[in-house]
Amino acid sequence: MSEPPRAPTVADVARLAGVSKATVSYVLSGRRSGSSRVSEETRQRVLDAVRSLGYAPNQSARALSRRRTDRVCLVLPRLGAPYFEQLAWDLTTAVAQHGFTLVLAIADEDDGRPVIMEQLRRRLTDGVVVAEGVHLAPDDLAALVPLNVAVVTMTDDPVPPGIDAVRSDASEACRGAVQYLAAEGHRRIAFIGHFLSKGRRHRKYDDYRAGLRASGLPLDRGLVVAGAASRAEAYRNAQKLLAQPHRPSAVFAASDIAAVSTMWAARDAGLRVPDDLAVVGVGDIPEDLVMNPQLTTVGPTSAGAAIVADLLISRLTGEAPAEGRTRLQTWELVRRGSA
Amino acid sequence: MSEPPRAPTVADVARLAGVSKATVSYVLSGRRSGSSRVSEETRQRVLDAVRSLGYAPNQSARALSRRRTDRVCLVLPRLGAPYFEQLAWDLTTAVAQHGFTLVLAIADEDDGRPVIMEQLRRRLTDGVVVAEGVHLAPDDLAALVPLNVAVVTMTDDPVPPGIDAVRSDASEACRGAVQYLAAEGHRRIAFIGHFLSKGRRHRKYDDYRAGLRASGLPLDRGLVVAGAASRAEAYRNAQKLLAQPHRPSAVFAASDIAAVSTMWAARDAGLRVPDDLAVVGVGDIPEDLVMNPQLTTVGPTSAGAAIVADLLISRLTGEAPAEGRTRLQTWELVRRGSA
DNA sequence: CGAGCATGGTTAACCGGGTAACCACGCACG
DNA sequence: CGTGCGTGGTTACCCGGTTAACCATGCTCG
Repeated sequence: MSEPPRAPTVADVARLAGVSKATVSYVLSGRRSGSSRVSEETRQRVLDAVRSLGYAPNQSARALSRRRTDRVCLVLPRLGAPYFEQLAWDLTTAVAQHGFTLVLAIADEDDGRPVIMEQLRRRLTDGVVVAEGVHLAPDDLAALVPLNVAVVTMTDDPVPPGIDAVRSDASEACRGAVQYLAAEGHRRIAFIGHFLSKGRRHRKYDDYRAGLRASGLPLDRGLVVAGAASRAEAYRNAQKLLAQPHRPSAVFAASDIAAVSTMWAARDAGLRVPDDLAVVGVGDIPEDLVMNPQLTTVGPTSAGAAIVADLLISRLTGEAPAEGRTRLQTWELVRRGSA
Repeated sequence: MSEPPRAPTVADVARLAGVSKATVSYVLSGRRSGSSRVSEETRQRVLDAVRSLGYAPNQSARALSRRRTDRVCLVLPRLGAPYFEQLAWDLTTAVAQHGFTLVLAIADEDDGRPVIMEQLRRRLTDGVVVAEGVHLAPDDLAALVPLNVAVVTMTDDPVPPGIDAVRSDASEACRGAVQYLAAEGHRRIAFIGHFLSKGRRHRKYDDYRAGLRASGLPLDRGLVVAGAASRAEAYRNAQKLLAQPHRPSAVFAASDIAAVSTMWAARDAGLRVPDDLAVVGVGDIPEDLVMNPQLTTVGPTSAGAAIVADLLISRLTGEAPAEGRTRLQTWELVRRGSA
């Protein structure tokens, strides 16, 4: 007897209000505002019916006929990084103002293609934001263009025309951090980081050298330590670095993990931070905050999300140029206590 | 001339393969396996057509006609807590094995109703998992039952029949942690935490007292410190605690923030952890890992996600009883270095 | 030889909403 | 007095899949 209770549909609303389905749809979508409108009286009848039935439009049906899902996807390489969380949150609120919902997808770090294609080809979302850290072959991006969907990348990979990109000026900020240390009077500034041997740039190391050069300081190989993949490794290497006879007075660490480990090594060696050793990190993980003193670090400003949202929305609403655009997400040195 | 390139549909596939839409659908869904199947030859023709067109079914259309979205939603009070991240990740993989996708929704901490209703009434998802920390009035939960959707709560609120619940035994684990300290020989075990005056239980404090009682230790008001809302406050209060003439030899901290702050206070007071002061926290934030020594803490086991997924899936596939079920998510003491 | 039944495939009616095109009515105007 | 037009609303088809019901063949067997 008792059917599985079906959710009310436009038809139900229409019946109750004594109008046609079309009228209900017009009332709810608020379209047709120019000519031949719906009379105020009918409008109210429809709205009353909607309320009394507790009607809410079925999103799948709407998406099917309107050919848009009102959803966008943020493709991340992983969860757990505070920067991504912040980005996710900022984007969520930014796109929400235009009626879009953000969904998250985690891509295989080495190849983001499957996840992204899945999202777009099955029309799960109207567009994607590809976060930094998701590796994508140039061809894969190019393959997205004909799907005519909105794509904004935050990676450093080159993008084909038709896709917007947001690039970070992390390099400049890192170089600036080294210059800052030099300006503070440090002559012996060490580098501790993670060298990717497989062709991919040792970006941070390049930045470090550029910073030294800009400050007129020589590069001292004895102050460069490679290997900070794990906390333990970073700690060991920092220990070695600090045990040198003529030790550095400052350290530029290529990651916050490395920086924090360096702080512990310093502390355990009886050195005070920042008096005996200044430490600057990169990445802005929240662990920074738990250290004592708190870590001075180079991190992305939160303005990035707004820029991404802006590009994405303008493409979704069709007011975007055919060629891709590139904008900048700024990073900056956040001075806390460690340098 | 050049139309906006439409994605291929079943009709396109059918035309190319020289069969009807229905056949394509049957091939792709793998249904109709019992009697009157599709011949192997036609099957191949269809699959070839699918491949050569790069066809992928439109999810909205599929959801509309099948009346299920194959999506489930995890409703969280906020992002940024590692426990939630882990839960999200575990659930994602768990439901994926049954063909479901997990989407995240952030609910207003005080009232999860709007978000959840939105999800379910608009049929954005087939079911929801309500995480701990999302407050929901009992009536709201009851209102979900007639929508006949899958709902699993992880909150401590009472649930109406028809909804499954997963409860945590955090209290037992906390009590156990105190007993553990006592068993290690500590006689003066302090409590530092956050008292919620507004009626909501001082759960952790109760657990602490229960632990003392079970260990035959007296409650010493001088060892109880309320106020650990911020790091700074926790640090100050820990300082006071440790400056006492007859200071504690162990601390049970009601949160990891409080525990970490206590560790810093100890360190700055010249006390070694765990030799001079043992510290146990609750919550399992990743900051635990950055401390030196690492923090011993009470946290939820990752088995929780499996339990939730199990309940959810069985409800989604309709093999669930009408009354709700309750299962337990276990918490346990993770011994690291601080106690 | 006709009933009975696998086998392999098709037709057509949904699912719930969006929207172009059309219609009916009343009123003003040349 | 037709024609034209603005207003308020309806009809009917489309979006892209799913699926129950039906149909055409060929074969077996009483």
